[in-house]
Formats: sequence, structure tokens, C-alpha cells
Amino acid sequence: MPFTLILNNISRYIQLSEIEKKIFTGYLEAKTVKKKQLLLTEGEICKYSTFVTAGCLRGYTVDKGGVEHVLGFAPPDWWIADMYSLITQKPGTLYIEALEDSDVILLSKINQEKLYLEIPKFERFFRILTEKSLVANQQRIVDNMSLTAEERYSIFCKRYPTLIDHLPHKQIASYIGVTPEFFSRMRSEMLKKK
Amino acid sequence: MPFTLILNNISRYIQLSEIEKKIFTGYLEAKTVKKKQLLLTEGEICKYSTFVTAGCLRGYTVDKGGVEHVLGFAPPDWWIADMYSLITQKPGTLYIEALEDSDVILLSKINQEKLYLEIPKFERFFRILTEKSLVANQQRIVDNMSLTAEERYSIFCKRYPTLIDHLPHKQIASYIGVTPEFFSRMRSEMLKKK
DNA sequence: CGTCTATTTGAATGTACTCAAAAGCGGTGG
DNA sequence: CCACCGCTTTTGAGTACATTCAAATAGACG
Repeated sequence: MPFTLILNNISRYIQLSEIEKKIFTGYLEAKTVKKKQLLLTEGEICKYSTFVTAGCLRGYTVDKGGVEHVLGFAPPDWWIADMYSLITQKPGTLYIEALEDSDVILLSKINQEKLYLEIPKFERFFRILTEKSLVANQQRIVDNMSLTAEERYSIFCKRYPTLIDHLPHKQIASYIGVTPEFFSRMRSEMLKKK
Repeated sequence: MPFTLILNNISRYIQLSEIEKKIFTGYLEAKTVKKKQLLLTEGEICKYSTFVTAGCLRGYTVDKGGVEHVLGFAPPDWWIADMYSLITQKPGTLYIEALEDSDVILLSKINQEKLYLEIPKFERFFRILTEKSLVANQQRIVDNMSLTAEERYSIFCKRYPTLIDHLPHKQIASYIGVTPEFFSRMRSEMLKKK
């Protein structure tokens, strides 16, 4: 059953009848992506909310100097999208890339809107999902303003213990907002201390 | 009619019948706050979503060094709350303070939940509101990582033209993530250039 | 293996911060 | 209405955290 994980994800916030589950899964598309493959690039209109069932994705932007900035990672059981573009249906700035071979489930914007009409509970689900994401993002803003790179890294390690293992350092550096060079020095400093 | 502004705010995303408007406004509490008065402090549980009708509020945290970091301003027609605390009903870290004498409308968490049940359209309204807030916060994260303080200030001026006039420089500095001293130097540099 | 990318190390630099002090500004009370 | 007080803003000098550019080393993948 390829939709077990996503149904379980949703059941954490709303309860669906068997019929509703059928309707919902009918709107989904399973897909596999290979490492380094892009699900979305800058300038594109984001047409899908993506749910990861295996592997790992990342969302990032590229600034005018060509430097990448990781906005977030999406390991299994996570949702990812260019929220700006998805909402406005205007060209966005986010790249979504597979960091490794991954399995994802796509829910198109159109089907998402249908869901809202046919099963209003989904309004609730996505409201809660968005609220949680908002809280995490607000915390990150505060952390970026008030903590040193070292403290931000410590927090990252605690919050995403499963990710640190198999993520390139470069990507973690980009997420916490430092250069790979500084990240490398920082880590060796931290090892010395402990 | 003290609720004109908030009803208008809501009508941008959902349409309410006269009866629904009655129910909704019945759940609201109007309140005035004086300059420097706190609506919420660290350690408190956030019990209200606050809508500003006059004046201006700010939400900020205080780090372990005692430095304040402004998470956001709330001029008229804006909502503000400690989303973390409001959602979890656990003690939060946000302070919400009136920057000037202000009029606000409070919607308690309890009444908000009632609204969701009685008028499910409100799920939609707050989902959209939260989505917009999320997008703004994500953009801010990217900006903080990829732009200089000067660029962030320029963006702030463009995005909140009505705010720059009557906000203390200190508060703007805190919002864009620099010290007041650096902010002052930065501004004089920018004036020289133009 | 060889190539490509990721990571480390080094040296010089820059952006923004800290601490200290002076100047400006606004409100309040005599 | 002015004087004073507290808070904000400015200015100065020294410092720190993190970056840039360059090059060496190490890993991963075909």
C-alpha cells in the first residue's frame, strides 16, 4: 500500500472515513525521483504539494551571487512546496531537488482545491500543517538573529538527528547560514572542545 | 461600528452572511492599550489572536544576553499572536507590546475553536492567513541569509512604507537584525550615496 | 583508476558588533 | 515655559565572527 505513510500523516490531525480516504488517494500521484533530479526550478509555477515517502529532498534558492541557500529539507513523512508560488500561482524562486533517490507523492493544487470543497476537513489539516511550519520558521528567524553559528548547528543536530548522518556538510552549512569553509572550521573547533 | 475593519479584513478571503457576522463579532472583545503596555510576556500562555485597528504593536523575543529581537510589527489591519504558544497552549517566549496607544480586537483561542466548528469557513480564513504569514517568514529567512543589512533595510522600506515614518530606528534595526549603532552608521552611508 | 565534487586548511579581508561617550529628543513637572 | 530626566541616536575606536579566494586533500561514483 503506497499511501500508508501519507494517510498516517494526515490521521494525526483529522480523521477520515474509508470513503474519504479513497477520494483522497484518488487525487494523489506517486512518483520516483533520482538523486540530483529537480522537482521544481526557479521561474516555474509550483503546481504540487509534495509529500516524501522515501529518500530526502531539499528546497533552496539561489541568490544573485549564485550562492545557494537551503530553506529546508524534506525527509520521509514531510511535505514540501514553494508556498509562495503554490499559493499565488506565479513563478517562484525555489528549487526543489532530490538529495538521493526518493519516492514522493504529489497532490496537485487543483486537486487540493477540490479536496477543500469535497472534504472540508482538509482545510483544517492544511491549516494545522501550515501553522506548524510557520512556528518553525519564526523560531528559525529568531535563532538566526540571536544565536552564533555554533549554537544554530547544535540545535539543528538535536532537531534533525536522523538527517545529520546522511546529509552532505555543505547542505547543513547552507541551512544554518554559513559557508562550507566556516562550517568545517567550526566543526573541528567543536570536536576539540568536547 | 468598531468591527468594520476586521470584517473587511476577513471578507478579503471568505464571505460571511449577516448572521455569521453577528456570531463572529459576538466572539470578539475590543480593548485599548497604552504605549509601552504589554499584551503578552515571556512565560505566559497566549490565549488570544490580536487584531489591530489603531496604533501599532510589536512582537519580540529577548535572548539570553538580554537583547531584544523584533519578530514583527502589527499596524492597523494586521493580526498578531505568539503562534507557538497559541497553538500548543504552552508558555511562549514572545513579548507583545504597544509601540503607541492602540486599539485592538481580541479573539480568544476558545472562541476561535468554536468558530471553526460553527462556521467552518473560518478554517479557510485562518489557513490562508497562516499561509501568507508563512510565505513572508520564509522570504525573510532567505533575505537574512542572502542580503546585506543595507539591502534588507531597503526592502523593509519598500514593503512597509507606512511604518518607517513613525517607528523608532531602534525597532527597525532590531527587525532587520542589526544593532542600533550599526543601523545609524548604515543610514548615514546610504544618505551619502544618494 | 580517473574525474568530479566535497571537505579541509591557510591567509587576508570585511561586515557588523562591543563598549564608551556625546549629542539629540520628548515628555513631565515645577 | 523652561529645565531636567530618560531614552534614542550618533560618533569613535577596537574587536570578533564569518567570508573570500586559493590551494591541497579526501571521498564518491562510474
